[in-house]
Amino acid sequence: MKTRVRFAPSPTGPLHMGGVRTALYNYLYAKQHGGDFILRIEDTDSHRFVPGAEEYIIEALRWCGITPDEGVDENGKVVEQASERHPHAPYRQSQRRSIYRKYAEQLVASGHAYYAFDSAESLEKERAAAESAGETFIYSCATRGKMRNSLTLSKEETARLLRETSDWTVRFKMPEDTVVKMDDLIRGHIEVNTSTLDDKVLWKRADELPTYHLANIVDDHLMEITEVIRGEEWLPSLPLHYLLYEAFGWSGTRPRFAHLPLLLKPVGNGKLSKRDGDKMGFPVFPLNWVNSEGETYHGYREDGYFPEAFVNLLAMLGWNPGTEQELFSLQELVESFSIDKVSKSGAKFNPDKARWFNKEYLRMKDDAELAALFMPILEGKGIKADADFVRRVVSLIKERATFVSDFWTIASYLFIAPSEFGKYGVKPGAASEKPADASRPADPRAKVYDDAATFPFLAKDVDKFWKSEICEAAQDALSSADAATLEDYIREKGLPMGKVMNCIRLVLTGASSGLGIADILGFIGKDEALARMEYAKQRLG
RNA sequence: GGUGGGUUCGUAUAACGGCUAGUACUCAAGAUUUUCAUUCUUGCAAUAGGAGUUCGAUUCUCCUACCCACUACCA
Repeated sequence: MKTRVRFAPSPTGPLHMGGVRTALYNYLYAKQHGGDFILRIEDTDSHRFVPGAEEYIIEALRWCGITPDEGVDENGKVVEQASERHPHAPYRQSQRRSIYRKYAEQLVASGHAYYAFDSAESLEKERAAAESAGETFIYSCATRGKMRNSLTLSKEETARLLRETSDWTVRFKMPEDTVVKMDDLIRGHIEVNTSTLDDKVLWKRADELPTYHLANIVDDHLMEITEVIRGEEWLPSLPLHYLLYEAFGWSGTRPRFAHLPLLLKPVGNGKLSKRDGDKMGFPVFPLNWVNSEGETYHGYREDGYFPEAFVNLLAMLGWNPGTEQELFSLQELVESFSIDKVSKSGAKFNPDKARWFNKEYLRMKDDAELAALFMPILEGKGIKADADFVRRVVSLIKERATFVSDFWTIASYLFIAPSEFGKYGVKPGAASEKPADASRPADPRAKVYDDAATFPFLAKDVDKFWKSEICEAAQDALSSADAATLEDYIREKGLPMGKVMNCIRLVLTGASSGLGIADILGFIGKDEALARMEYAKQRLG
């Protein structure tokens, strides 16, 4: 039998990174078994529908390279019409309405379910009453006998209510005191007694839509799903799902289940939530998302992560190959993944490690590819640079960066001269906090250099490097030697190498740290270096 | 409260019931370098607690503690 797995998100908001991981594991499992990965949209809750969420989900999967075999067409749209490739269309549950009702009725007919006519208010009242008695109300074999349903009402009354009212539901008739024996691919054997379970609503007359439980089982059956790989939050409903398969007579083709551990927040306890990310400086979403209030939530894509790095770090959160390999391409993941090596306990997300992954991917990238990503950033700064020049720059600086967006911070001085020298700079990563200094004289070259990111380094102490005798020696060295001969020249002259070099670096970069002087000279050339020296003398005296 | 799941360095994790509990990230120190970064070396740091089974338990069983999930006409 062909392996068929599905990812079935609900379009109630942006896909969270935990959801992407669930999709990824499904994808890896499918591809490893030569099977299909299906996307199904579970929009059975009309009240929670969020516009744009479905498109977001599809775009996020596309960015990650997790392409559904079924359910989404070439244009990235959810398939609505059946075809050879998408035989089970539509893949949006709201468009499958007509399918579910008959299955709900079938369960009632076979005695596995019943009609319930209790109003929201009466249920609310029961809950409140139970709570004040220190108990929890559950609609179950213990309580269904005193509620308004087809079990307690006469045939005639039931028929009348069915005909004349429109807010009734179909509830599952949970068997009494029965042990459900289940198996999970990750957690092993699990047993639960039904006496603690409630009569879940399966179908709602009000909007003629099933609830998750019914829709999920019916669709997994109809779509011939062989393995259900989903989040741990579903484990408590597994007994119900087993019983539903049994009630429908589908036990023989019931898929196997695997419940994935949760993704937890980096500090403290609890699962990763929407707000954690921006609070702690890392994204929790694959892509940027703007909510209805206009707030933007950060995405990995927009924050500069490569999709390969994102996929890799996600894969390693809750799974490992048992070897010491940590860097995997998507293809390598397909080959190495195994569901029984998925861990049982929740994984705390570690932002440092996430950055490390991106850094590793960045340095594995081809120089030309990175240069192509850097070019638009340079253009945004109004700099027209030669592609080959940029490629050479990138090859030299990529080991110092985590993101492409770091390139400018690291190497701006290769493209434009510094206008400030150290003490007005700021630490890398805090470039936007550069203080303005109104007391300084207007910079004659301001229109060229007026850019906060131009001098992002911190020179701990300009005075340390700016001493008149060293300064003279530096100027002499710059005018007498070139990139290749500078070091020898300084040595021959018997000048203090460190001091002269650091002085030159301050002049050329405005900072106390950075690339090797010879490399910088090689890029900017002797004339520009001397011009910067003149400017430095003018500014620093 | 009830039910279910979980627990190895700060984090992610490794260890047929058997070496001194390994690796990566972070952090610290040192080496290298004209500076910073890289690189290399070294270091810090864990089996939640208690019983039991066993020659031997991180691993199996039970109890306790703690954490998480679920307990909706949400998924």
